[in-house]
Amino acid sequence: MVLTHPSTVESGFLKIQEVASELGLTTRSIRYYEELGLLSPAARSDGSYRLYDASDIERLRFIKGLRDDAGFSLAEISQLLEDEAARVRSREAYSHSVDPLERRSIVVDSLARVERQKRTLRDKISRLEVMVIAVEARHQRLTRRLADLDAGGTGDVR
Amino acid sequence: MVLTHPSTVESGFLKIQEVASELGLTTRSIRYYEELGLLSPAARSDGSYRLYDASDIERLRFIKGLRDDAGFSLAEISQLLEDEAARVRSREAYSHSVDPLERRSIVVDSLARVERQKRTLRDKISRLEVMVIAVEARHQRLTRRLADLDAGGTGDVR
DNA sequence: CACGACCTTCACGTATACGTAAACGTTAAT
DNA sequence: ATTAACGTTTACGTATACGTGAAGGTCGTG
Repeated sequence: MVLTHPSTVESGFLKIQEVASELGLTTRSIRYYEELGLLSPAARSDGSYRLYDASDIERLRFIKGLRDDAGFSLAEISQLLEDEAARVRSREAYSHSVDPLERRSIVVDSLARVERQKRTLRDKISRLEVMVIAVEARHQRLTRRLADLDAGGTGDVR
Repeated sequence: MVLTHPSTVESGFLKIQEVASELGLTTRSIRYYEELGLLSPAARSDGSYRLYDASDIERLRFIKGLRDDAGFSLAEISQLLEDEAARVRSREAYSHSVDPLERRSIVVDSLARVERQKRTLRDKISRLEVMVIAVEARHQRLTRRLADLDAGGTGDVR
């Protein structure tokens, strides 16, 4: 049966609670991120409901990852994503541009942003690996101490 | 513990501001971490100045790493380090214990904590690597788009 | 023993990242 | 057409992680 009125599933848009459930966020957080300029919904309904498309969801998933997994502050995330206005301009400019040179420069800009994101994440990984090494050193000291005790020693190693 | 006239350098202890400068923290933060039970200074002077030893500084460095590099909240850090009272008890118990079996069980406990720290850090690294992969996918899409444009295409790839 | 530079413990102030409620409008199904 | 479930803006409340005095004690050098 065909629905007479476009439902969110057929329109390709999701409402804020649907997005929130999907991503494990609250509607408040999503609105707050918008307030900070981290994203803006692809569209609004006639009654001005926020409507999110796939790219919005991808972006929100990335934001959540930066927050939860990487532990970045929203200010840092804002820096990483660059200002949303520029993104919207790029998106619009690209889709409306037919000039290959113009399209090229937009793509090059996006590439620069993505490379910066990669560097930032890799940098964070490096620092975490340094911490792992420090913890491993502590682990080794304790292991040696244990071995000494089990060999009848006093455990006063190093 | 009464020190006649402890010069920080000769006593092997550092006062709070010296520790703060060394680690790039504020005295307020250090006192706050103590308030939360993340650490307690090895000693106090006669006039009740906080006095920190090498292990305190190592611990603070680790805390700072977990906060800045790993982006953990102080609550998570507290979990990772387990409660300070237990640490103090262990430290005291170990140094005063002569019973090898007792010393062994203390070392085994410490090992368990350190292994948990390693797992937590490795887990965080894994999640970050997943994010890097996602960013790399985006990077590749943009690169292909750029190649298409440079080959005279429209850049409407995929 | 004086004095400046440090320390102590309250205690209130602040930025971030939301939670929560009020007052009201929208959507979709009955 | 009604109504429950959801959305909107606005605004105040709250936990975390400190900053910033105030009021006073301590340290160590002259």
